[in-house]
Amino acid sequence: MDTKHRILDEALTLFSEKGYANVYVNDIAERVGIKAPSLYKHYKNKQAIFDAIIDEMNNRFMEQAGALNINGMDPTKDADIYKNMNEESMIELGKNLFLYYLHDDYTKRFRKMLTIEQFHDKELANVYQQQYYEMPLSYQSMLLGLMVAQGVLSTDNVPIMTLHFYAPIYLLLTVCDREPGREEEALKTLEEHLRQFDKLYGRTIE
Amino acid sequence: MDTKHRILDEALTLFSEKGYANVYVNDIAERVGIKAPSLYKHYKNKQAIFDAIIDEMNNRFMEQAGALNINGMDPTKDADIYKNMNEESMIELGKNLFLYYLHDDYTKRFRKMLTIEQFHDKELANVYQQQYYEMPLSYQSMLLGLMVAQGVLSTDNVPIMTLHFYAPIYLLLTVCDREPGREEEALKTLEEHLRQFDKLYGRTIE
DNA sequence: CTTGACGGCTAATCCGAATTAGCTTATAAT
DNA sequence: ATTATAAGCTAATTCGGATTAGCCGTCAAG
Repeated sequence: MDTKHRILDEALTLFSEKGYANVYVNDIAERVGIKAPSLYKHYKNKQAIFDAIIDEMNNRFMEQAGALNINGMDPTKDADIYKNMNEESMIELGKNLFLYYLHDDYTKRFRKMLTIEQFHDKELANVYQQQYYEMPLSYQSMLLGLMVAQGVLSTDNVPIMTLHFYAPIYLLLTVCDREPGREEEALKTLEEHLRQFDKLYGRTIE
Repeated sequence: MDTKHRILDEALTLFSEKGYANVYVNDIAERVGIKAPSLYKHYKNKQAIFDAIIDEMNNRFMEQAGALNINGMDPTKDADIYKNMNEESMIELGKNLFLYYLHDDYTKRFRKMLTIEQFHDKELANVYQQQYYEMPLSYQSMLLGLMVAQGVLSTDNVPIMTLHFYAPIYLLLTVCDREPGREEEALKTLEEHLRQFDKLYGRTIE
């Protein structure tokens, strides 16, 4: 990885731990293994580093049209998978979603950074909103919608069902971001949530 | 309100908007209507102002043993209210909870500040966890548990039911904190959530 | 070969923001 | 009346951290 990119990487790590204002260009340089003034050969100033991180993230986001597409397949193909689904595979889906969000290094650091910086300006608030509200809900709505169409789930209000699916996942995610030690506990809760979700919305029980 | 307390008040406002590091003692002083050096007659330094806010908050928290007790009554008395409950009064409960969290000025500012500062140290992470995870879930578990006992709701897993009740409320709250303009939309979603929740867990439908 | 751009370094510089010094006024207690 | 204390002010002071200046080696293109 070239220096220019390593700067972004280390900066993101630091920003996600302490927030932009509490990270010194010195810290970043040190981690990269160069001296602070050398940073300026690559970026105009500290703010430019931050901006570049946001840009990079926007690019990734464009490319895969949503980090939620875990399988790296396009949504219409995913559909096949959900045709013959049962409780267990549904639980797997939720868990994988959660674990992806939780462990994917880039995603995790970016989310934490955004959590800290979201109130700084409208644009950042918007990015957060897109990443952790609009996108997940709309993508999952599509998937769960397919499952409704397949008769695996049943509801007359897919968006709200999706909210019921996603909101607990999101909440548990924030818990783990704050206290990584609670991951196991969260995973247990997550599983109970998914099982209950299936009981509530699943057709198989009736 | 005396100066000493006004400092905390204005500081909290600023911290909740920009985060501790981006607020200058000057800003605080200006809002209070004094000069920066005068702040030091009341607090040892900037950090002491922050700490005092956390302390004050911990006190409030002790006093009312949980901000969730909206009615200002003790929980056992609240129980009476939930004895004869129907869908509508349940929706009111959820809405009031949401609106209290959203509009109570102190609560709101404190929550936003904590959102920004939660990764700064373990203690803050802990305060956040207590305020927006443990406390709400345990208090609401108790209330919803009562409703189960009363036959208004039905489940074999009260904690998870509570998660299903609370997580969407929390998610919508974060949305509104980020973009206050979406409050109306969030309120609509909230209502749908609660209606659906009642359908899923309510006994009246069966 | 030589030149220019790239990326690194050290040594300033600059600047803004926290804090301290020291003076003043008001008020409350002796 | 006197004095101590509280609470404010202006004018430094300090200090840390971002940024700039200016130098040097490397290496690829001509």
